[in-house]
Amino acid sequence: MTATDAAPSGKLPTDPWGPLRARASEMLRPSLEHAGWKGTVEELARVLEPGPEGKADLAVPMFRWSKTLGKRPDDLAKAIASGITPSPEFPRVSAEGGFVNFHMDLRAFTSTTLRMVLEGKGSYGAGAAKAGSVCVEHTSANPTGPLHIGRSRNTVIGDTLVRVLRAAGWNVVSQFYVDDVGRQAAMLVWIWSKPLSEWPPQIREASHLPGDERPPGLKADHWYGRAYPPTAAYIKEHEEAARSLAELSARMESGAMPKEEYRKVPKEILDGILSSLARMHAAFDEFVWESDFLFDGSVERVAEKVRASSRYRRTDDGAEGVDATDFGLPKEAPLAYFRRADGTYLYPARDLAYHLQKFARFDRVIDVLGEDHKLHAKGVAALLEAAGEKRSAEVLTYGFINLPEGRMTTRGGRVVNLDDVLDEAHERAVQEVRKRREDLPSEEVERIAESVGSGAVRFHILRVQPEKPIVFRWEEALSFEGKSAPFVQYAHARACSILRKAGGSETSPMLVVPSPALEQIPPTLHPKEEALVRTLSQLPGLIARVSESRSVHLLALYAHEVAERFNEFYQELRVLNSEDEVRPFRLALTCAARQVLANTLAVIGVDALERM
RNA sequence: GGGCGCGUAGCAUAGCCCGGACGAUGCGCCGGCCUUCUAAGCCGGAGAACCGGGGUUCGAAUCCCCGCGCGCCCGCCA
Repeated sequence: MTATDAAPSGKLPTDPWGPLRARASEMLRPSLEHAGWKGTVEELARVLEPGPEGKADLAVPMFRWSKTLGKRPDDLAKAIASGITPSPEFPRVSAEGGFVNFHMDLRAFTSTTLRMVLEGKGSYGAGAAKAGSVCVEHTSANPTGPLHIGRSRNTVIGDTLVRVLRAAGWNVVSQFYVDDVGRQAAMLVWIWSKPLSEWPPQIREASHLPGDERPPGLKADHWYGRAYPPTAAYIKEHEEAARSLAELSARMESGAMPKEEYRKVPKEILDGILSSLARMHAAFDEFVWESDFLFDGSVERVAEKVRASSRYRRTDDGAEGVDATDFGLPKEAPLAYFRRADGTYLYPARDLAYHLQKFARFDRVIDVLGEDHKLHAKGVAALLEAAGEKRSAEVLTYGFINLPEGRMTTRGGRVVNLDDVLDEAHERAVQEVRKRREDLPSEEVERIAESVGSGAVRFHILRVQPEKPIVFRWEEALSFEGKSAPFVQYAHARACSILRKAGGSETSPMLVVPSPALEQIPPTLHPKEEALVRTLSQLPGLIARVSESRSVHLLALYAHEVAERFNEFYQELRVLNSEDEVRPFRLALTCAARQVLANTLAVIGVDALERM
């Protein structure tokens, strides 16, 4: 993003389609009422749909009213259409095949759209500020080792959601919930609190640690993470080790151990993970440590609230839970437990305390979770209700990323680490850039390659609807052509190139183009120009829709579509050496396309490059 | 066995929530375009009656039912 992308203050965000939809409803209503229809403006607004290309800009099917109004759909459409007085926005209203078709003034629409984009700049597409606040929790990986590509899907979906909600006008806080209690955390303390020389040889050997000191180039998550699977395996096989781990775990949960001590390794691993995520342009506003809920008494407090609920159940031996069958738990196992018979609290108890804290601060709570956590989420929902919280968390789940050989397993060693993917993507991108740009200094090559590589990875994961599983294949993940981030970035770079030559400087593109007045718009638009304008006009509606439906994958597909429309436009039509009558318009269109590409890329967390 | 999700050209995906006017896109395949704004691109072509079967409807990829296939889950783990 460049400095000029900042929005001028005081300008209200806008959607070119807003006024048009409103106008069409107003025009339609009297004519429909004349035919005997009774209904609301809201109903009309819902029925208005974009028509097929060339046939209508907004269309209204008459089939649904045909019976009640006692006319054949096509006759009804004709009657309605002829009863509508054309307006400046819609100079023509026609009927065909049972649809009433509104035809807008394309030149005026083009002018409006370009002005909104060019004046809105970085805020084109953004929605008006919302009153409420939203907390988005995502990633929340256990800090036991490096992040694998599967978990990074959580980050991509979550971080994009954060971005799109912000664009839509919400006040958003992103949170990473860090697990620093329980068995997994204890295991790290157990092994790393002794010097390597005192480790069981089995673990030492299987960990493949090069020496006693962490090599300077090796990230903490990889260094500490190497010992984790062997340690877990060892503890499974050795009873005395399991016993000492249990003791350690109990000591940690009792509060006897200072948190600096048990958080030391997780913290370092977390930092390693975060530096990987930073390469993907994902960052967090807040970190919430699970152990805090244990020691500040909040788990006890929320447990008391739950006990007062009619859902509360206690088993014969003293374990505690709530009945959650109406939240989707199976009848055979209806209880969502929060405390063991031995009196220690379970993970859901801390998660409940965490969620209550979220609801105390935020109006909306969104959790991004792997599909393996669906049932757990239902249990927490039941606990929340039992604790007296009326609202419920919006849970967004996603399918796993599998390998062609099957599911990823850390213990089986069948994993693909995010860092390895990013490194490989970077490497390949360097080669690609070198191949076509011998003139660039090497540090710029590196910079471009990093943006291209991480963008490609992020886009590849984002473009698939979250519910669908993904099979990770290197060749597909690292493709730089077609439906990919580099394709979009390339279109942006080409736009910048044109704008540099058009009158910007050698180094920066000409981003300020006078807002196109109506008289600058050609009397008839070329189909490629029209298609591009129409696509550019869709961003505000899309951001509003995605922020509601949370279907973030649509943003990636839209980015591709804008790039495609722009590519088709500039390959078919000259911009710089075009005739004087169309040149200002085409420049403005190029400028607007660049802006929309930049804004869309920003929402999906991919760098908009000025050259590549 | 039960619950939730998914099933669209050789492969990978969008469209399904809110049924509508010709099923879209990418990879791959075939054929073109670098002496004019970077070929990570563009243009043209072949390729699917949308898992199967019923139903609702003027109209179904989209809604309902029954199958089949795949994924995830069904712990006093997290």
